[in-house]
Formats: sequence, structure tokens, C-alpha cells
Amino acid sequence: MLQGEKENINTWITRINTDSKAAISVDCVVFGYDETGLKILLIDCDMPPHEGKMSIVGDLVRSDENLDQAATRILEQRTGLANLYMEQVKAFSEPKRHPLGRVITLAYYSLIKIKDYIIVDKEHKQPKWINIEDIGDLAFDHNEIVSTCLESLQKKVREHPIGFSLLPKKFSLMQLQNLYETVLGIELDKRNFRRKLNSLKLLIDLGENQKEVSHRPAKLYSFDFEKYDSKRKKGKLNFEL
Amino acid sequence: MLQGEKENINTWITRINTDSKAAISVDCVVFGYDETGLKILLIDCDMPPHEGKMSIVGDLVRSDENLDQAATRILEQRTGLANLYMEQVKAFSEPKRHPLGRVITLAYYSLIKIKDYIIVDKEHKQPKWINIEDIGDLAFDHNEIVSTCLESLQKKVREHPIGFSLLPKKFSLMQLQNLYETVLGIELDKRNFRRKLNSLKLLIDLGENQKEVSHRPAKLYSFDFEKYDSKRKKGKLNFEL
DNA sequence: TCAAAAGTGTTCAGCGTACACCCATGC
DNA sequence: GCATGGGTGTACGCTGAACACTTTTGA
Repeated sequence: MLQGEKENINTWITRINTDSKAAISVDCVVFGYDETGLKILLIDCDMPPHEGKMSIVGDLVRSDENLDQAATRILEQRTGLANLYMEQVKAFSEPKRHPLGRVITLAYYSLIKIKDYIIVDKEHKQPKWINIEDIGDLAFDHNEIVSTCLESLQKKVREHPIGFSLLPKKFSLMQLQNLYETVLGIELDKRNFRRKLNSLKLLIDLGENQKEVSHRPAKLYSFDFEKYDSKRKKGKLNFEL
Repeated sequence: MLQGEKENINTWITRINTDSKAAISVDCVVFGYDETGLKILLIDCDMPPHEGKMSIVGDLVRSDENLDQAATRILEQRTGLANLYMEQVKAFSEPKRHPLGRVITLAYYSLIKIKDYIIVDKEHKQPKWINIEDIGDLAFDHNEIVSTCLESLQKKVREHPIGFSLLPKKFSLMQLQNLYETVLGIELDKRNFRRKLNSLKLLIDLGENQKEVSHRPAKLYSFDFEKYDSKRKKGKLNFEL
């Protein structure tokens, strides 16, 4: 359209259907936690010129779904993963980012406990959990997407209690601390960490202990999601680690 | 594509060019500040069924530009505004959000000092600064976009010194405090605010005073962007208001 | 001399940080 | 009895929050 030209409903419809159409995809960085580290789910990429590399899980969005729905559907279709917490992060839109044409992608991340889910290889693309330290050169701009999503995850984990879903319902304080150290990639002081958690008053002491461990058994706790929600509604809550 | 069907390069190209194409737009919430308040730039909407409402400034993305470039171009073309700080916030993607077809939009915001820019009405859509309190019912899902962008702006202003561009180069501490109170929509304590700014050591005392004011003249300061950058690079900086 | 905004200090409570030893259990 | 990880307390410094009066200028 020329600058200053008056638009009408026909020019709009034309433009919507021609000039500016782009393929839209979502790409999802699935972070997985187990007690050995933080990993992400990668699959084989067989699209030229990136054959042989690995990529994160993504696909094109359909015309009858919004992006959140697309992300959920695609992850389920390609890996069997369902009912995940997902968070939209950012659009990646360089015109030449995709070899087969203009594809704008919306990056999402998800965070799960590896043991709770079974990955189904529905497409013979060998989905694998790769430790966050060991990710090599990925297809497309997926390295950039992964690092953007990791930053976003770390910020979120510091500010919201999304980490608790990564632990068993009953967990010890050491498990919790290890979780934060792993996801944030930092070390924390044991005593200070405990005092902090204690001051939040959001853990329920279950009065139970670990069993059959060859050392002093740890006390077990669970997270009080109800109390968290009600405190948050009432306005004042510093969840900040 | 059926689940489990093996993809190849032809199915990909087909899908990229047919099923999943959507029109992509950017919509930009331009926040403008002057000493009377925080405003946003709205234009008349003449697209059915939203004729008569106002809307934020947006348009379709072209195939040869990325989203940041599109946002810059569109704002310049429609309002004459150029060289703005812009920040991508989120995609809005409900399939029926746009009356003329599938349009996924990426929301951006920008923040400027009203006096520094001249708005050019290139399309006879009467661009206007509307106080943030007085925004009525906007076209499309633009009310939702505006409130999402406002939250995002407020978070950014608290954590980064983007507010200083809204003031004259030489400003008083009261002007600075008013700015934060206006943008964040809260009240601040004068003495605590001053102590905080003082402790950051990022203001340069110019040794000058206001003139021709009918009360005690305020001292004037400027913000030390260089020092801010170097402190930030060296790692340790708590800019947090 | 008055109106209007500028400027200034202290106290208190809470929070992050640094740091080292004893405890309970299984083998 | 020893190896292993669990569990605990104190002191210090920084920061945010609350709060009221004096100063300087122009009209």
C-alpha cells in the first residue's frame, strides 16, 4: 500500500490474504528436571540444510487454534506430552530464519519432572533428554531460542513457585535446595535457604521422615499451594529466591 | 497432516504455503509522558465492526522484514514517529480476534516524551494522546493489549533506567519523582526516594538551579548513562525503584 | 509576610550473608 | 565406629519504611 492511500475494506482483505501472510509456528523448549540435572528435550531434525542436527519440538499453527492451544497440541502430537505448564516467551522473526520460506515462530517453554512423563516417539525422531550443559549446535535459530527461554525460566522460577511441581509431593529441604541450585545454576547456603523457606511459611511439615537411607533421615514437607494463592490474592507476598 | 505420517520436503513446503499461513501484524502501544500524566497514542478505527472506536497503532508485517523492523516502519508510516525505543511484549492470537480473518498480532510498546515528537496525521485518523485513565472501549482486543503492555512497561521502568529519557536533560529530583509516581501509578516518599537515588550515585549534580520559579529553586541533575553502562557491565547494580 | 515547593535525618525492623559443628542412620 | 548427608544459630550490615520541620524564592 502506498503511504497515504486511503484504505477500505477491500484493500484490507486483499492485504490480509496476500502480502503479509506468513507461516506461523510454535517451538517449545521442554525443560526436564531429575535429580541429575536440568535437561531439555531434543529431537532429530531431518529438514535440509539442517539434517543431522537436533532441534527443539515445534510445528506449524493451525488456523482454528490460538498459540497456546497450538503449543499444547503440537507437543502432545510429537512427543505424547500432555497437561504441561507452558509459557510464551518471544517471537523469532528473521525473514531468513527458516530455509523453506517465511516462518515466524513463537517460543514457549515448559518445565516438567522427567519421571512423571513418558516420551512417545511418534515420528521416529528419537526424542532425547540432553543435559543443558551438553547442547551442541542446534538446527535453525534454536540455540538462541533455548538460551532466551532459559533466562526466562530462571527469572520465573525465582519469582514464582513453579519449581515445586518438579519434586515428589513429599520432599526434603535438600531436594528443594538442589532443585533451585540446578535450575538457577548457582550455589545456595543451606542454613540461609532453610531460614528463607521457613519465613515464607508455605511448607507443610508432614511429620514424616525419609526411610531406608543410610544416613540421618530427612524430614518431609509439601508445598501449601492454597496458602500461596490466598496470600498472593491478599496482595503481600515476597516469593523471591 | 495425519499423526505419524512421514514428512518430507514437499509436505513441508505445501504446509508452509497453505494450511498455516496467517496474516501477521504488530500493534504498538505508544506511551507518552508529559508533566500532566501518562498517555497513550490512539487513532480512529474505521474498520467494521469497530468503526467509531479508537485503536492503537498497528499494521501488517511485510515478508521481508522482521517484527522489530515492522514495528518501527509502521509507527513511522502512520504517525511520523521515528527512532523510538520499542519492546516486544506478547502475541495475541485468538482465531476470531480480527473481524476480517485470521490475524495474529505482536504487541509492542514504546515510551516517549510527548514534547520531543511531532505526531503527523498521515492517514486522517486523528491520532491523539489519551490519558491512561480515560481510555474507553477500544477496537478489537486492544484494551487487553494496552493493559498487558502497561504492566510490562511498569516492570521495565522499575528495573531499568528507561524513564530518564522522559525528562529534560537537566531535571530536578521532584520531576524525577513525579515521573515514577505517574508511570507506576503509586506514591513515593520524598526523602526515601532521594536517599535511594543518592545511593545509586548515577546522577550528576550540575551545580545549577531552576530559574524564575516562584519558590525555592531546585537543583538540577542529569543521569550518568555512561556510568550506568559500565556499572552494569561490571556485574553489580541494583537499579530497583 | 505569605504561598509554594525544595530540601534534609533519624529510628526501627526485616532480610541477606557469612560461617562450623553436632546428629541420626545404615553398613 | 565410620561414612553419609541432615539439621541447627548468631552476628553484622544493608535497605526499605515511616515520619515533620526549616529554607528559599517570587509575588
